[in-house]
Amino acid sequence: MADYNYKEIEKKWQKKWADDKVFAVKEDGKKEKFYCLEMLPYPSGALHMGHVRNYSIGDVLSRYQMMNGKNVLHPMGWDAFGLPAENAAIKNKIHPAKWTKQNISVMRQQLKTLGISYDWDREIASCDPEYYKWNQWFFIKMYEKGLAFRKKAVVNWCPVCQTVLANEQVSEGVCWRCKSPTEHKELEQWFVKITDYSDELLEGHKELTGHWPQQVLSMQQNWIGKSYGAEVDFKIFAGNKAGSLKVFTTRPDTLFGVTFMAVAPEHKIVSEMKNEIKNWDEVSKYAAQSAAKTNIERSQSKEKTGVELKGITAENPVNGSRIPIFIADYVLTGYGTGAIMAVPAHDQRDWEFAKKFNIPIIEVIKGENSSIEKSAYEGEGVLVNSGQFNNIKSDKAINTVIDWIDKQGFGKKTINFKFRDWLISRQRYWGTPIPMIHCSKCGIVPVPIKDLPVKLPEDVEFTGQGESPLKTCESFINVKCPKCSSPARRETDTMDTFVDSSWYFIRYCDPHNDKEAFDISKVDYWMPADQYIGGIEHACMHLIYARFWYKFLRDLGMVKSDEPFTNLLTQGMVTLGGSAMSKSRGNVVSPDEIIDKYGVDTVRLFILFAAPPQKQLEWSIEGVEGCWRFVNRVWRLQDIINVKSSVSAAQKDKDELLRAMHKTIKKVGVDIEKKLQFNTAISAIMELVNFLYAYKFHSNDGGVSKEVYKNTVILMAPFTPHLCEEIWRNFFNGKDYISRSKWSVFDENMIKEESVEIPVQVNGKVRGTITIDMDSDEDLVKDTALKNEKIQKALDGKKIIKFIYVKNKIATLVVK
RNA sequence: GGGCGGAUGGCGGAACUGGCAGACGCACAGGACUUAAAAUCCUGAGAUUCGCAAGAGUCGUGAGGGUUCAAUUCCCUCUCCGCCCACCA
Repeated sequence: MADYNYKEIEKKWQKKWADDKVFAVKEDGKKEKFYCLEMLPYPSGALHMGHVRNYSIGDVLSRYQMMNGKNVLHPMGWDAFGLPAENAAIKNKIHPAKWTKQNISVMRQQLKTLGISYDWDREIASCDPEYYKWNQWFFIKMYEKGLAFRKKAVVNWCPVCQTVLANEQVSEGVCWRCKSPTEHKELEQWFVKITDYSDELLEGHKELTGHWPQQVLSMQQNWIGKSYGAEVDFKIFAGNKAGSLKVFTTRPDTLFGVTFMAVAPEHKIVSEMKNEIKNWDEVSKYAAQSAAKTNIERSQSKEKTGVELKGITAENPVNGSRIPIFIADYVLTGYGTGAIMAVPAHDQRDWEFAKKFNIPIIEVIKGENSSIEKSAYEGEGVLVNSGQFNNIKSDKAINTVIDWIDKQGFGKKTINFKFRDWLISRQRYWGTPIPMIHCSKCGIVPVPIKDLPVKLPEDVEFTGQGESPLKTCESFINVKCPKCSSPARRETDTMDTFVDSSWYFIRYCDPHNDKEAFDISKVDYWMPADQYIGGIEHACMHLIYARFWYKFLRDLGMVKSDEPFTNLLTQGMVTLGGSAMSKSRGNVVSPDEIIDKYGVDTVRLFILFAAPPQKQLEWSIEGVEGCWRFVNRVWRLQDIINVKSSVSAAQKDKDELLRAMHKTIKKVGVDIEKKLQFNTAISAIMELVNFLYAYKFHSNDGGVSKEVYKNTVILMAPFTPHLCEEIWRNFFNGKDYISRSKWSVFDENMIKEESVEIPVQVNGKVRGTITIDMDSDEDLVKDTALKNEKIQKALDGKKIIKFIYVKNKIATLVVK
């Protein structure tokens, strides 16, 4: 028989699947639903192996569930807004919309050659006004609920290009285009008050435990960063003027060791105390220098820097001692209060700072063998030099000190989060326009719902110079105030693209609705998504934003569950030579080429077989070759199964083959559904195929081997759908598509073995094996073991101290 | 610096809840088929020692220690690698 002709066969079935809309679905209350969701791609121009992996994994699960009778929703779309389109516009003089649409059509074609079971009728692109209209609608709802608000925030600014830069457009402090040093600039921007949901986002993890990778839950927990501690007020004195400085600390037990304070250069006390600060020139110079640095530069500086605020001092409330105050850029504005109480003996950063500025270091926690000579001691211990708290253990002291602070009235117990509000403003063109209007009389006014969507104007220029193209587009900016009709200006910021990806999976449930974002009853049928699949790099941002958005929709009464994704699978990277495939490394393998050479079934099989989905996958062309051989091995069984044998099969031979088949059916089901471990499912199928090759009675066994082959094809269908469809329809005369046919069932009785071979250990070493009846009792096993010649030899007349038997597994003799 | 993962033959990987480490595949070697090669089919194989062989022994899951009759799996210490976040008080 000729090789599996993938070129013809794969194309043929892809066309039939599309023509017959095999994967189109509708809500059906009589059927159990399964929503399989893969992270939608950014239309960068070409599919890469990471995409192929992501979508192959999803396809296995979707097809498996279809064959198990579920009503499967499996959609695909495009995360179509974003910076690269705008960069392309500047570089190649092509409109972002045109560039994006071209890329989508190329990648859509590539996706179709993968043979994934998508319902293409549900395709969406986030740059379509029909989609982003609802981003605007949700934004207005958030605004009405006080969840969208304006606040000053820092952006990277290139003084030469006169433009705002994204973090990725700044490397080593210079603009990516003109290489001039960038600056920081404060702008009034839009935020979403995601921190209102901090606690709930943490609580929700309880529901996800066991269904999401622990890794992702831990990362989100640390990202949200809830910590318990105390807020403490320090009095400050500057000449006749007095004030106070609030700090947050997780270690109130070290309060007696505070020997100085430090504030972030941006802290408001610096400007408030301007007249009292005696070395103002020096201080303001330092503040300006810090402002010019990026956060990364600030964090990478090896040496701690700072300037003392001369003329003001603080008082340590626990002992009344006067301590100096510094501004220092190792203190962050965003966390806590932007000011710290420094305990050099027990915080390494404070220790380094104190050494440099000759500030006293007072030990207040004494651990076993602890020392503060060479570095800070950050561990636990008992309190010393701490007045009435001496000799209390530090972990206990935290609460004791907080209670005392509270009673004395200079502080209180607090909870602090690392988590920040979501800055959604972007000073860009290619994004969803924020639907707000600035009126000189009425202030900020939302665009009336009936006027949505606020469409992006098409006729703008992309120069890369100056501000966002929207700012210079007169027809866009100039509007009448919806309230008072006087001339007003449109908001020119667009939304972060994470907004688009925060609810697209809900839109898939009702993708063409032009009356509302989605029909609640349809969404109620499909959501939450049963399985979400994507890269680990989205563990924190996207997966937190999407969870937040879902909770917000729930509060609007639009969705009925609390969490959008029941199960999560984070796939590993595809690497070559140990590192991720990337253009800059020049180690990219194009899916198109490989598919052309081996067919898509082979490529899918390799990607699913070479590593478990969660782990890194090393690309190997030899591995692909191996899968190609296996595909053909399965293909050739069509001939082999009909070969006449000279001997006829005994019942024992047939039973043995059938037992192997039932075992395989069971294992493949468990591996796909419960373990999401496709590599072992595939190797089990390989073993069954090897068995069929070793079996000698093919056409002389009353159809048993044919039955086994048929089930093999069914088990393989989720992995290599084209190959299996062809064999199913042609060789087995399947009436319907294989994806609509029934998954194999196994018979537990067929799997049971009557006897089992178990190893016998003597003092931990295997010295022989015995064959016993399944579930034999312990005494019998012991007798059998002791009668064994090899075991007797190993025992060598020694005394048996102990006999341990693990049922049907192993027997151990401990002797002396 | 912090957080989260990981380390098993020449390579990718397997191993239920602590129970025969190395399934399956790749690469390799040998054989069959062939005029020959490719393809295909079959067989072999962790390392090491003894043995002509059948076989027998020892070592072996990053390193070192511990618990256990038994550890890739549990505990402690350390090394290296990857990913994410960057001085989080």
